[in-house]
Amino acid sequence: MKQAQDEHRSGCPINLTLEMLGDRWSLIVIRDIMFGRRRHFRELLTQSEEGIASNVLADRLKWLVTGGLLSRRDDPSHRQKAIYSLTEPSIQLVPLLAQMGAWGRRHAPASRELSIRAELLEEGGPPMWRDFMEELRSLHLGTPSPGRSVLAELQAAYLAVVARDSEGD
Amino acid sequence: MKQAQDEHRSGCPINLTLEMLGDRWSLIVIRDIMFGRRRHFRELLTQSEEGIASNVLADRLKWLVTGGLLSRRDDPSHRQKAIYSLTEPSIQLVPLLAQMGAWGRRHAPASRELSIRAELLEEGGPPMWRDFMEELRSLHLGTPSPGRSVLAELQAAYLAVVARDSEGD
DNA sequence: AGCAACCAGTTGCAAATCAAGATCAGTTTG
DNA sequence: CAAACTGATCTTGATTTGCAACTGGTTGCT
Repeated sequence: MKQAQDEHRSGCPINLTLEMLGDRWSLIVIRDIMFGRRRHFRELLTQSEEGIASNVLADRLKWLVTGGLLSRRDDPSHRQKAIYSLTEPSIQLVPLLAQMGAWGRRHAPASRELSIRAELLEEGGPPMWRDFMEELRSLHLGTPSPGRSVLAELQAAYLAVVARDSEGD
Repeated sequence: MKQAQDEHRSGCPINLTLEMLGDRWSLIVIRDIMFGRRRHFRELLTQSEEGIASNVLADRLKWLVTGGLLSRRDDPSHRQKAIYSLTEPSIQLVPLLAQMGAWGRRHAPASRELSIRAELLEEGGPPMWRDFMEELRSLHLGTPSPGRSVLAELQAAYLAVVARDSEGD
């Protein structure tokens, strides 16, 4: 599993972020938990748009839990199930993921359906990011639930685009 | 060298950004060109804080040029030298790198000297990012030079921290 | 002209990491 | 009790990494 988490190439904050998250899968897993509401191993494995392999997923989950970006607890409804939750550090990745989405939408061949969330999040800006983080805290850390559901807004916009596209065919 | 650039795991903008930049070195190279004013192979190789290997550097430069994030031209002063420049897409990574720096500064063991730039860039926010991007366009794309030099501000702040720290010993 | 230093990479190799698919043992459901 | 589900692990082969030596050429100095 990657390198040791207590040895670092340098103390540069950008480098350290890269050492933690700079691979092809870690942020995909966080994205799916954050935006896709996945909480279990199977959900992450089978509902993944990109098709992650089970051993890689197992590695990444361990790595992220060790690094404090996810927490893992038993599911009371099923003795073997585990529930993965975001932590405060990973919730604070919202602005970073928003910027990544914004950049990818502009400079990479992103599909329209999958871009609408990034577009909304970019337009909403920091105020929307704050509301989204508040919502994630309530979902993952158990804080009181806020009035606004950014997740619902994103999902509604996504469904609207899918509906509009299929109606034209 | 990584995978083919025209096959994608999915059309998700976050995924596409990750496919382009999600490895341990690509963004380090861009960071050094952007903030460290390095323009030649040797400068990137020997002045790297993290110690990149020459073959990995050669790979990444090719990869980034192919992907349109860097451009490469001959140095008129030395027949064998090449000059690497940022392009508009990589200049638009400024907000992303600013967010990465901000996150790493908060949630990773970043050193004080190397964090001061991230701190300044975070405080300056989008207006400062815009000025910085304008400066980078002038340095790398040859547009008219703007009045403000964010690079100079960052460097001054860095030197001030280094001076303050060594004076206390 | 001769020579050392510099330049942008390339090559070879061992070790680590990654990806795909089959498999596993315990758990729940019908 | 059997089938399906759960979070993984194992095996195997391909890819990537880090390291060091090396290449073919350029430049500056004497």
